[in-house]
Amino acid sequence: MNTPKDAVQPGGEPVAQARAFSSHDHTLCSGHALALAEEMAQERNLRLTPVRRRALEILLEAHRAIGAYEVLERLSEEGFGKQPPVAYRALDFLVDHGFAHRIRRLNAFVACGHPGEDHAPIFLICRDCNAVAEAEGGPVRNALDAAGAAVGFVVERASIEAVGQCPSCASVAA
Amino acid sequence: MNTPKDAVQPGGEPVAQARAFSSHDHTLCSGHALALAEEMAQERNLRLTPVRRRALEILLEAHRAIGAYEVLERLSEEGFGKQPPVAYRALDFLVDHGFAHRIRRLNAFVACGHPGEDHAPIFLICRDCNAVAEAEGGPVRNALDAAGAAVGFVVERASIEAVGQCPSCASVAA
DNA sequence: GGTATTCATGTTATATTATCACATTCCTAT
DNA sequence: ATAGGAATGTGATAATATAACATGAATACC
Ligand SMILES: [Zn+2]
Ligand SMILES: [Zn+2]
Ligand SMILES: [Zn+2]
Ligand SMILES: [Zn+2]
Repeated sequence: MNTPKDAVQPGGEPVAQARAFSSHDHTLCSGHALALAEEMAQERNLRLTPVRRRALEILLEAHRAIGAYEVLERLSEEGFGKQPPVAYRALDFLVDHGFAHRIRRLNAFVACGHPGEDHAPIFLICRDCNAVAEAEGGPVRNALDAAGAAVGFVVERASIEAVGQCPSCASVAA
Repeated sequence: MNTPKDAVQPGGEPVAQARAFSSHDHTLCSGHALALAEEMAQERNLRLTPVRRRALEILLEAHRAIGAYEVLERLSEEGFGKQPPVAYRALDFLVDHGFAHRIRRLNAFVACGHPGEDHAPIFLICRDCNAVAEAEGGPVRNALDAAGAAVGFVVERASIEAVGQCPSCASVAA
């Protein structure tokens, strides 16, 4: 395993060049990211069990946002359980511990690009190719905290998702 | 109709003091907001038909975020259709034209507090009382646009939703 | 090592949210 | 008046998510 087959998976539908827009940061792709996750789990005493690890791998390999049932299909093909809770539990674990994010607009999940870094992510979703990029959202989050504070609201968690056009689709359209 | 029964509906579950946190701006409550919507529809040549109007009224009266099926139940009780598309179509219309917003985190809908004003709303969701406040999100949206631009992404629409604690629940907890 | 306790996995069943496809009716504009 | 389009209604089904409970594996404690 860990083959840096950075290419695409065969059976995919919309080819979603989901890599971060423009110069894609490959440093955290599949293999490496997984190793990193292992490490993190060790440190934090989390149990990255086979299903959970495999679910993360699936997200990493997909390199785009995919739904729980799609993850489930893959898991069950490989001998894990065939019922929805299998996927939802693994995904919930990954999300709870920062290995993945949930994209509410798409009812889908995506591997985190900066696991363990305590970041404030925002998500940029291309309306044409469906790519999802995780971007640095510190300033956005600060503005959000401020807006909340202005009415006495304490922000604990946030989902910040933008739909628009990614640079590659924009250039094609032009 | 149009009774300004600004009060609450009887059968509600979690009492969600959904009015905007702190000093609630009642100026746009039920009756008035509805009249305003009528006006707007006139100007823009939109067809605010009975189902659509009633769906908006239901959102306004609820004064909190409610799901499509809850809206449907009310609509069907009043002689409108009994099938999901009835509610979803009315709600989609309201959302598309800015009379209401969709809260993705809750799979729910809420009447807009500033219809027709071309605003950039953000939503503050209380984790304790489930209240949803629509707040001014101009600065947040600007930061988001900038973050997108930094990677060549053009933001067209955004959903910005925060979960946290509203001031009234915070004071109770203290 | 043995045992209690917790956590993880799996299953069946069901709940919740959302869309498709098609017939009919209602408006609107020639 | 009449053709075209928009709106409503229906039945059917898709897609997403959770509840409830049984079994099995890891861990903690003695
Ligand atoms: Zn991340
Ligand atoms: Zn694109
Ligand atoms: Zn609004
Ligand atoms: Zn509250």
